Amino acid sequence: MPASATDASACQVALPLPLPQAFDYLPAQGAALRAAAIGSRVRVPFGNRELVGIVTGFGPGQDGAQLRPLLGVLDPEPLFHGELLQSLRWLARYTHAPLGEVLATALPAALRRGEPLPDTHAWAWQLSEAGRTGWARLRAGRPRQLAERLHARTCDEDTLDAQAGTGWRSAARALAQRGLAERIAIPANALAAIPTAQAPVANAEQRAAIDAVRAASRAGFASLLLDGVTGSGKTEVYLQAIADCLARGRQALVLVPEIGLTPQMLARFRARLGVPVHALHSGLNDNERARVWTAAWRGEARVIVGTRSAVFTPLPDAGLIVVDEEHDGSYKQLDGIRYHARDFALVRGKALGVPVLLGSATPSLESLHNARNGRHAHLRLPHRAGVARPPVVRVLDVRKRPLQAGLSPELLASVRGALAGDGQVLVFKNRRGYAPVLLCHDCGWSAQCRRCDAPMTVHGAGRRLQCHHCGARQAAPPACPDCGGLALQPQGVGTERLEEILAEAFSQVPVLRVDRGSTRRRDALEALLDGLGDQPGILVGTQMLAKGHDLPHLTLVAVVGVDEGLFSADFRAGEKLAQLLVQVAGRAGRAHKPGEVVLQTHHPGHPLLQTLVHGGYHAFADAELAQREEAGFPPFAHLALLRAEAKQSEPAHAFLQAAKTALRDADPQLELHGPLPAPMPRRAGYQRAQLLLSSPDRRALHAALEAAMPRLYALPESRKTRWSLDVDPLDLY
DNA sequence: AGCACGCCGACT
DNA sequence: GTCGGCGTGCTC
Repeated sequence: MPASATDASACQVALPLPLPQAFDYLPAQGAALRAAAIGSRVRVPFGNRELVGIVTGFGPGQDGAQLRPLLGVLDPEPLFHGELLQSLRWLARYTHAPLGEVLATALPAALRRGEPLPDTHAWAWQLSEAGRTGWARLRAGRPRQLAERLHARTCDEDTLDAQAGTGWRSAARALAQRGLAERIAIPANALAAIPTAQAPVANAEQRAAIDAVRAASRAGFASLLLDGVTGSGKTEVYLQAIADCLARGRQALVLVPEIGLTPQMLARFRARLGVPVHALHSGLNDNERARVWTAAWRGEARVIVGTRSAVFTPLPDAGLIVVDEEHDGSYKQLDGIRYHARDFALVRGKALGVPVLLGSATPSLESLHNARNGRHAHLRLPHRAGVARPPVVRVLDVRKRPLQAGLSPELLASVRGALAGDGQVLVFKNRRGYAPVLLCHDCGWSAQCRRCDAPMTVHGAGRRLQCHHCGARQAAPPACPDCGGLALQPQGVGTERLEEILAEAFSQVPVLRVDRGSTRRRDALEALLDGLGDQPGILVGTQMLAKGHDLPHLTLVAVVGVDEGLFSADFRAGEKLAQLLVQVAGRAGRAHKPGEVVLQTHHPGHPLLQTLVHGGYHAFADAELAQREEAGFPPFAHLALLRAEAKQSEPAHAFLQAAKTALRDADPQLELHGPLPAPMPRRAGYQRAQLLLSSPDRRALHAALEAAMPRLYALPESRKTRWSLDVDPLDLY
């Protein structure tokens, strides 16, 4: 019997579950329910619980299956439609992840839970009737200053945060208590921030880059690689391109690495652009995130600056996407849906028909490759803007030199010299803690993590042990657990120990340690650096110091412990080290003082260091690209990594072995390596293994995955192991 | 992923 | 005699 038209029309819903299929429901019935539309959130019964899903289509109901009705339609109009929905469907196909999980990842948590779209009005302060007539009688002080500002114009709270200093809230409360001022809600797009800074005159290179973005905007989609050395003024190019975009009445989305989104940087954007700048970062709570997302969805937010997940911001009036520090590894999500925000930004730019501007002083080899084969326009800013000179780089051979906590006498002399010249010094060491290993000098025992195949890092000047992989902590043993000897010694050097040694050697200046251990809170770094001011002093730190905060008084950057990075097995280790070195070196001599960089190493002749020091980053990139081509690694081949972990290693291996068979059946040509134990086989009590897929042809790789995925979900082994697929893995860990 | 159902050990 | 361990099966 043929089904009637209404029977045939089941509503397909993508649910946030690790299941590949959509689920069908009976469409909403009755006057109380809105009609479901593709892209709307709906509440559905699922087993004996309720879930929030997204309508992805309508079709014939499944044969025989008993459809249950939708419980409710949550949105009067679809949250996802047009370009964003289309791009997210692409992302689900590309990552081979369930669409429901991708759509859930793209929503702020509050909306994922089914909460209604929040109000997006901003709060502003204005003088009351009494305030307008009476403010002039106030005596001098903070409340009067604020009243004067509000007399000139109503101010929104973001602007006050940016321009009125930290104490404005108590001043506002004081005015409100006396009935002189009031807090009012205004629509976000009614705000007009007044630029407080003028655009500097761009130099010829910046001008050319700005013009290129402008020309690209007229043409629709274009991808542009802004390849500019540190201090060349990339941000100025972004600002003028964004200003152009705003002038055309369009929205701009700016992605920055987590560490790059500093209050300093936001303040600069706010000072220059004549509209509110909406920040999206990990410091916001669920409601604040949902508000910014919704303001963008409504077209009210015109400039959105955010970290990785901001790439999912809806942009109904898109005009430009900027990805700052495009080489940065934090753009890749490492769990859940493993997307790369830079790559997804390019996909969205193409679908939106707007230019995507990728900026970096050390572009990823992928982007350089794309620039060379013509996929990206290549814009270069090879010179520092203004008067700043590039730093002088010196490779310090420390073979056979006496080392004190890993520091050579020559390096200490350089530090002394820089301090004597009233400069600040950055000592860079990419190793947190006091020492990487606790060793028994009598029997050779070392402290290993109980749940990981890794040594525990020594903290607290030797008193505590911590595993950097699973977070386990314990007190350091007073004696060797193996031989009972008392000769336990911290081996190697971390930032804590460097801080200790340097504080001892240079007791006349402040020594500040900056790493994830010392600056847990968001503003802690700000406060620390503000405290230092322009006084001579020493900063000891990890990657955290390689970018982000401006350090205008640095005259010496001393890099200690490059050697660990020179011989890593990972194919991307060289690229990461080169980028890190160039980024750290770029911090020296930003203002008027010339900068010096000292690289202390036992391998002064290593090709990476030689190429980098004598030829610069591009010479390194040329050599590295040639090697990647030779070895068949990205960007000349495409990778996917299937990972599996379980309490015992057998189920993980069995799953990967079965997966290998499925993939082999799908494409006998596909290169498959494994299953092999992961480089660190045991982590947090789980045995980990992986299967690497590689192909010179991206299409072939994806076709094989597409064909094999349903089989992977269906494998009985898949239930006994936690598994995930990482397309374009950044490292093979 | 959750959640129920279902069949085997140490506890009120 | 029960509470609870996690194996396995299902969810429109």
